[in-house]
Amino acid sequence: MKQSNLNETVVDNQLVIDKKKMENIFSDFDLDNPPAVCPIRDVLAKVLDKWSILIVLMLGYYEILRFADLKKKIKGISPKMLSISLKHLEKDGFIIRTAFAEVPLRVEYKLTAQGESFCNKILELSEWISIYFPTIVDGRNKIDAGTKD
Amino acid sequence: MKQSNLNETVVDNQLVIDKKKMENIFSDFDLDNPPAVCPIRDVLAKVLDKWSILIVLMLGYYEILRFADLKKKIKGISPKMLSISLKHLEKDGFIIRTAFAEVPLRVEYKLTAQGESFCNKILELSEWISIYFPTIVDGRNKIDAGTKD
DNA sequence: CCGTATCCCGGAAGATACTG
DNA sequence: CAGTATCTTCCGGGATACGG
Repeated sequence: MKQSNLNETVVDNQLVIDKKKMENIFSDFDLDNPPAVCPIRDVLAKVLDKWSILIVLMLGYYEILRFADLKKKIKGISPKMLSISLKHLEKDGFIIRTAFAEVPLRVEYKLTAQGESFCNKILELSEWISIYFPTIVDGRNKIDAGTKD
Repeated sequence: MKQSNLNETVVDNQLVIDKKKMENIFSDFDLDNPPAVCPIRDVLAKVLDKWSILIVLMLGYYEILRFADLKKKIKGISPKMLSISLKHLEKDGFIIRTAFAEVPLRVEYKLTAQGESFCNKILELSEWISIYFPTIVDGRNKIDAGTKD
């Protein structure tokens, strides 16, 4: 972890954005003229998908779940969407699919190490939201009080 | 921070999911029978939106941007979507909108403290992705090599 | 310049029936 | 049980023109 002094730019409060970090992450393209597509955003978009997040969280909690388990635990998901999401997650290395040659067929899903790591990231985000949630709701109400939608 | 021993279940590597944290965050509902809607997911979904993320990142980097600036810097966004996203972000307390009574009209957007904090969270996520990205791409190729689509 | 209103289309995703 | 195939619906969101 290089700690060079590239960041001597004022840090008068701890909330300042780490622009150096930003430039490192997005070093591939010019921030003033960013490309329409970016691999990081691509991965982000797929994995921040509504269903994918839930699947990851569920597997994070229960460790091993079968197709039917997931379908039951994730309210409202159709077999189609569950199947597609699982394929994406597997393809990108977040989960492992294990099929057992039994009758009736049995298939188990679990997180990979990468998946667990990501799950913890999601948890951090959720934690962040839960901390700010009162403020957010409060602000919404203030605005609602003033304007009509 | 309750550290009850509900989690005596093995911790043989540091990537294990913090289920206690999970239960705290989602304490509102039964994980075995989660509701279809959840306030945290609601906020998450809105703010993890493709355009919202980009707006937050841009404002994190440039600090102050006008409507036209954002439209120019965020490739492909329509005025409609930009407007909607900005409204959401403002309503949820991530950005501040300041209008100056000039002609021609001038409006500036900047992050709130909450917005900056969130921006850093997004940066962490991006950093995570950029770290795992090679692994992800590698895995994809392996799978592609075996199966067609 | 800062947006809103309108029209319109493609693709995301639900429901369901079916197969290995 | 674990998915796939199909059909259809719906609405997110792009393009554009206009109003304040």
